[in-house]
Amino acid sequence: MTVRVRFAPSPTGFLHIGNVRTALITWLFARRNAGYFLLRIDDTDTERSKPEFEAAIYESLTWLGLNWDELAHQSKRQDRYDSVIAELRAAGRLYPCYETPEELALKRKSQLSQGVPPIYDRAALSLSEEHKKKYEAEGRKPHWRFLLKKEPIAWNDLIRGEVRFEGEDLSDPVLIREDGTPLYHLCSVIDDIDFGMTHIVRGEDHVSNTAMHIQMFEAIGANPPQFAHLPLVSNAEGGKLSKRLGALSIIDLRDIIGLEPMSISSLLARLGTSDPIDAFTHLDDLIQSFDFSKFSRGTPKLDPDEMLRLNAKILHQTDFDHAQIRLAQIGLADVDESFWNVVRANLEKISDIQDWWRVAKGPVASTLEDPDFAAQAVALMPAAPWSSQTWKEWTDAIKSTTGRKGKDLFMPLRQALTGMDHGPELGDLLPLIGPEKAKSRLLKQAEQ
RNA sequence: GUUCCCUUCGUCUAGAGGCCCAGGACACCUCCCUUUCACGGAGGUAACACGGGUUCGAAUCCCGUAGGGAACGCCA
Repeated sequence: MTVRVRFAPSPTGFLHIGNVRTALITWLFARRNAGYFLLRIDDTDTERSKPEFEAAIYESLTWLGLNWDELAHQSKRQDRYDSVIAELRAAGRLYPCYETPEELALKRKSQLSQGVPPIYDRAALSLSEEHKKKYEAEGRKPHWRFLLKKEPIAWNDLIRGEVRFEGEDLSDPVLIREDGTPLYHLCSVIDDIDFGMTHIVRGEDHVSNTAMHIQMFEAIGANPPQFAHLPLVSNAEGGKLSKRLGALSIIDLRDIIGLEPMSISSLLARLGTSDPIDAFTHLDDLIQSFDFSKFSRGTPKLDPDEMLRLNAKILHQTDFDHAQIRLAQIGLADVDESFWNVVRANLEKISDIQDWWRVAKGPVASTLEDPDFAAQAVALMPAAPWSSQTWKEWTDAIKSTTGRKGKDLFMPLRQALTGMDHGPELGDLLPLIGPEKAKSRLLKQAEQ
């Protein structure tokens, strides 16, 4: 049977690390099994859903390379929801309730203070017809709850193993709002049936939902799919994933931090698994090694610095063909292959290449504080044209005249020529700088 | 408050009673390469939350304690 899975974000905010991790893992599972990946926009909350958030979902997933085989919107499937609602009502699995949100909140509060779980008491079930009519006459409109069976619910979770719930420990979920619109639980289950989902992959914050969803699948006459509940990720402090990079949207990680998409995917695909977290440059590598059995049940901590380290390693491995696209994006389409190969090992973020581009093209302010040495170096500069051998010729000459060697010899020259204490091999860099600029920088003159 | 889940090197984890005085990866430290820094390569330091029990034997099983996470919405 073909694997069919979905990622179902609601367009009520930007995709962040947590969302995207679920998307990525679901996608990897689909691709690993040559399956089908549906992108479903869960836009039943018309109050909070916004077109710009939906656009950002597409943009984020596309940037990460997570393509979808089909796109669906819950807002366009009202007719189907209506017909299932009619079925459930006829089957007696949907019942009207008249409590106001305030009344429900009060009920929960008193249950909590009594040390009882805040589960709906089904008071509406024993409402007489006259009472209901009275409420309606008062202008109250009913919301509708799903009648859960008080029986054990169990499934074999791909990550958590055997999971058990008792029906009586769960609260009958509200499926239809007072205004008649359907809620997440209903739409999600119907869509999962209609789109033929074989597996549901989502965060472990949904485990108790899954218990009642299983009863809903059965009530609608469908076999429940398999489930995989991912442990949630926490931040380095052990708290909720809300601080630092974890709070940023994927778009911000791209635009503000300047990360490569694969540094995000490399970390998120492996965090919490027994596979080593490594810098990957292609999603294919992550697809090949993907397996739910490698996930552990604990909540892993996400270290933002790790993403930066991966980003650097990925850039070091990126060949020119792939780098070109990124270089064009940051306005450095002029960078050629040899330049890229000289500097890439010194990049942590792609934008760092601006520094080296300036070293090659100028202007650069020398940080060398030794004019005598600079003058000596200028006097010994080999004649143009410069090649990859020039650096050695030049430094050999300086060495024999001044007696300098090692760090005393190289660091001042690096500082003079690049204005920095670290960087690519000067032998490679020097021809890119050229005699004129090298001379100007040593003598601290303006560059042409 | 109730219920569920988790607890092995700094971090992600392997480990399903003897193969473990606990293995890997990242980080860190050292060395090598480079007549400089970085990049790259090779080594090294480093952990079974705590307390009881079961057993010839426990990281592994049971009970308890502590710590962490999650759920309990007319959100998704």
